[in-house]
Amino acid sequence: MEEKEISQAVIGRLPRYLRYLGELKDEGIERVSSQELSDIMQTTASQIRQDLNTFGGFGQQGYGYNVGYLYDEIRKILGLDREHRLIIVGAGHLGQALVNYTNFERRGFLFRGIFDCDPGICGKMIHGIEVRPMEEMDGFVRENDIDIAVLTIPKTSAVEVAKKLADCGIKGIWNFAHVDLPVPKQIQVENVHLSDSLMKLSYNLSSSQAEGAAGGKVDGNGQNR
Amino acid sequence: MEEKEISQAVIGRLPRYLRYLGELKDEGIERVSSQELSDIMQTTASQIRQDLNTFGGFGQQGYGYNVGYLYDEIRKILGLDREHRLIIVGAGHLGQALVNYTNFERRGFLFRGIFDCDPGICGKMIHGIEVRPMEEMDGFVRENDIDIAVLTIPKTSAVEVAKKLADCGIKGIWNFAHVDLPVPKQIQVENVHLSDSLMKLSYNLSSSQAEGAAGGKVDGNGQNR
DNA sequence: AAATTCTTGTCAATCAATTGACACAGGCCG
DNA sequence: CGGCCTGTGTCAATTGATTGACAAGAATTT
Repeated sequence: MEEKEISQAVIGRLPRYLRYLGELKDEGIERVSSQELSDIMQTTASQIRQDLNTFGGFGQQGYGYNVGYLYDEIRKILGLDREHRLIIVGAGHLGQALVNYTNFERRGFLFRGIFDCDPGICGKMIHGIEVRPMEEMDGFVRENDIDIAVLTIPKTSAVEVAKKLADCGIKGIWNFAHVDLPVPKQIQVENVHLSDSLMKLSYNLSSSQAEGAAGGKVDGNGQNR
Repeated sequence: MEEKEISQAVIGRLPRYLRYLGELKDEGIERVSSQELSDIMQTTASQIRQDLNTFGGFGQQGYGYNVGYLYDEIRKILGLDREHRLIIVGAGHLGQALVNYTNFERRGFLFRGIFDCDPGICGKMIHGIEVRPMEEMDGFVRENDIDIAVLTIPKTSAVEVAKKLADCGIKGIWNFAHVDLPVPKQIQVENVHLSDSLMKLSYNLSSSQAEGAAGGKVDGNGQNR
């Protein structure tokens, strides 16, 4: 019954496939070949076929892939066919911004609670959800069957809160605090280290300028992953 | 004069090294070996030495690395020894959250302007900066020597704005919009696709549960990159 | 219905990243 | 000051990811 450990590199590309398939679907396009898709997405057809085949044969020879079907399959693979219940810990600017961003809800990520240690903000309503004091977090997570905690608190308190969350059986943590969280391995942590991201950009700025000055080549179309 | 193209995998680890070195520095620790650092950071000593040697020999045999010196060198490599001038495009919740996050300033990333297409919000002050109408963006970027534009606008307008930014000579874009930006290659784009990140977490939740049910092994310490 | 074209799934080859091993430089102790 | 020990820098081996090639299945055309 041992699944053969799928690489995070592949997983990381699935949301992007989903996005482009969604766009094709919206345009009313019903079928697409790996070649066409790779042209649009600026990648190789081989990689698309290889990636998809990690999970099963979704295509048909001589035809390609059915856009709607493939879209649904990737949704299922990513676990977007079920609802997730989230809490936000840290009702600062970032926490509030995330609660207010409705696209997450549309994908089945439902914010059920917001917690903050500042009594001044507790009781306030954000996007229809009341901010509660930290002391109530434990009980709330247990009683409301919360899957994911979003950590938008300073690094100083993040480790402590993560431990508390681990104890009350959280399954995943979406971590915006600038620390690595030492939690048991059965808890999944996805880090969003914004300053790391900005530093990478800073490096690439410097290095591209140095290279440009030395006569590096430049072409016409941006790409990313 | 051709530098040998440093991999993004290495670049992506530098901010994390910087973070741990900063902590050591704050604790007053002056020297560290790759072995000690790898123990703390949960990686291999070999990788640390390999990564650092990409940029030069910062250590000394029989001694290790001088924490302060290495910290400064990595700062320089990442381009954090100079100031960057930023604008935010999109004064929504996320844009405001980023402006209010003072740690970026501390690192030399200075927000100089905020732009929004909604006349209702223009003129409002956020963290001491006035929100300006989109029409003024071009001129502002040119006159104030702006390096980086932060895109916190909906995907629908992101491509158009990115093109405009490219035309007025922006060097880098920190893109929070959920699209791939087709800009010339000399412009560096760093994407922060939050929903992609959340989907990855969702996948890992499902897969770890499946694996756990099948008797997967679990150990005691979380890790990430 | 046969021929042709298209396009997948998969295997092999290449390319990139990580880990392991070790010679040797330099610190440290007696 | 000499010998021992530590720990880097680097090269080689391994592991992992991406790309290329092609046989075979299915659609489409004639």
